[in-house]
Amino acid sequence: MAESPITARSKDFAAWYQDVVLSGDMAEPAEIVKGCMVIRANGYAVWEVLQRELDNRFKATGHQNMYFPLLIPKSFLEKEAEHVEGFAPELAVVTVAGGKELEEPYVIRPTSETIIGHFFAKWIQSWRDLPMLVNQWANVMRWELRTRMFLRTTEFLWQEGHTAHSSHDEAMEEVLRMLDVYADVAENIMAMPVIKGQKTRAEKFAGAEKTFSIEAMMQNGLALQAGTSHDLGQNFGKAFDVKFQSKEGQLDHVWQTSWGVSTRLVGGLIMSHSDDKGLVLPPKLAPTKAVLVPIYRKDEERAQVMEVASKIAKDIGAKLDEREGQTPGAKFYHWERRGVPVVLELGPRDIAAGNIVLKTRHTGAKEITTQEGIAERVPQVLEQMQAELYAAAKKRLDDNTVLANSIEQVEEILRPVTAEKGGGRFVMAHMKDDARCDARVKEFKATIRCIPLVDRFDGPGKCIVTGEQVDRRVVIAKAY
RNA sequence: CGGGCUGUGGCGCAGCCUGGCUAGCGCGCUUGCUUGGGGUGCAAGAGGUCCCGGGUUCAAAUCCCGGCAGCCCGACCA
Repeated sequence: MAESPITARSKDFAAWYQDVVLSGDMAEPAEIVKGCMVIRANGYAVWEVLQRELDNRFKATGHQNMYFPLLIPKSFLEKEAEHVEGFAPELAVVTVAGGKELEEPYVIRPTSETIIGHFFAKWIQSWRDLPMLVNQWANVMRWELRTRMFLRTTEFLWQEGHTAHSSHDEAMEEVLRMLDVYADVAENIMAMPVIKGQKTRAEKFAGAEKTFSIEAMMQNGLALQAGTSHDLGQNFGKAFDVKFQSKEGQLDHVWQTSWGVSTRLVGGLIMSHSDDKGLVLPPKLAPTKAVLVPIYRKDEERAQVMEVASKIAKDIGAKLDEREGQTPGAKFYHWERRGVPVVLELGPRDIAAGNIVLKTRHTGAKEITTQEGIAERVPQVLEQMQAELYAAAKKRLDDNTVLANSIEQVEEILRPVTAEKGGGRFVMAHMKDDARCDARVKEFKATIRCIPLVDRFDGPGKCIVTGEQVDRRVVIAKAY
């Protein structure tokens, strides 16, 4: 074995995840900085593709990128009561700078609602200034007690959208529009099916009126909150005195939203598609979609093979693996672990026959195609792979979504579930958005993931905890 | 932040309990030849603050104390 073997998913899911991240050249622990990671070349390249897909959609919906400071005066966070209460335990605070104790400490941003609120107040006077549609690509820091690469690290990369509107209706449209953007990227780019829903009051963002999320299911059946979109109401508008004068001449506080996705998406991607051989990347997200491995023995074969190989690689935009001193077999393993969707093999036999061998990552299937046909064939295979990965993930989600009609039943299903052993399910049950319900499922370490926006089941029913009438089933699961 | 496990060339480990000569092994790495359609073989080499800091001892990878980091569990969370 050239590199460390990958633990089987069935043996230990958590160890498998760690192995895939490491052997896929995605990231490694920063080791000298607690809870932080180094995002390595392959992992960062995937993040860059995600950024591009998201950023294009943000621009298309009228947002502009800006950048705000990393450091936020501590008093800013204290202006919104719920917000400070929610974030206080996980703040990193700068108290000394330039060799001197600061008069007012700074916090390293855990999110930027407050500092952006401050500037919105400065920039917004009239209804003509609205809506204000801003996005920021940034790093943030939350002092987490337990970290996992990509899924939860002390420092992480994300985007945070912040908007201000002249009415609550308009703000709500924005909240749901951006939730749709996230779902679109998750499903159509990442091939990761998600459930759109609203968080319970107990689970919502600190300082928001309402929080919406997309929830995905990992291969071990655990839920992953993959994106959030918040209706901030006028909470921050009031805290930072962001006021505008309406057409009618009335002075009112703005209605704000914020929404974000992070490098956590990369973790979700890994846990959605990868297998015991390593990383599997959906074609639309793969930084390298195809690699061509040339095969030869003697020098004259090499010359012949390389000539055709470099031409084909160039034609179809594949990376040519021309490393010397490594056998083709070693190269196959190398690219397999890194999740490259398609690997092409070209050797003397193919040269003689005018053929080329194509292998797809997710099935491991090999097919022989003509060299003339390969430029046409590769995109077909990639498209099919994208669809099959989504279908497999969707089937897993559907197969592991179950109904329950009593809290005991929910508990029976979810209590034994663990991250490393798996067996997770999305349990659909009628439950009220009430702190008693959140507390009850927490007894067996589960959470109400969301109240789905679309009811795919049987409509209203009685809450299995409080007995009160509710209009649909909620998603209950163990989560990352 | 509490509990458990772990930290030894790049990676995986042995040695630690029961302190003692030059710290081993497999893989990888370098050079050469060979091989090449799923991790080719042979030969010769390079590479180590034994996580860090104290302590005990004639002597510490090994024993003791403290710290740092990682993994798992718990509480908290994108």
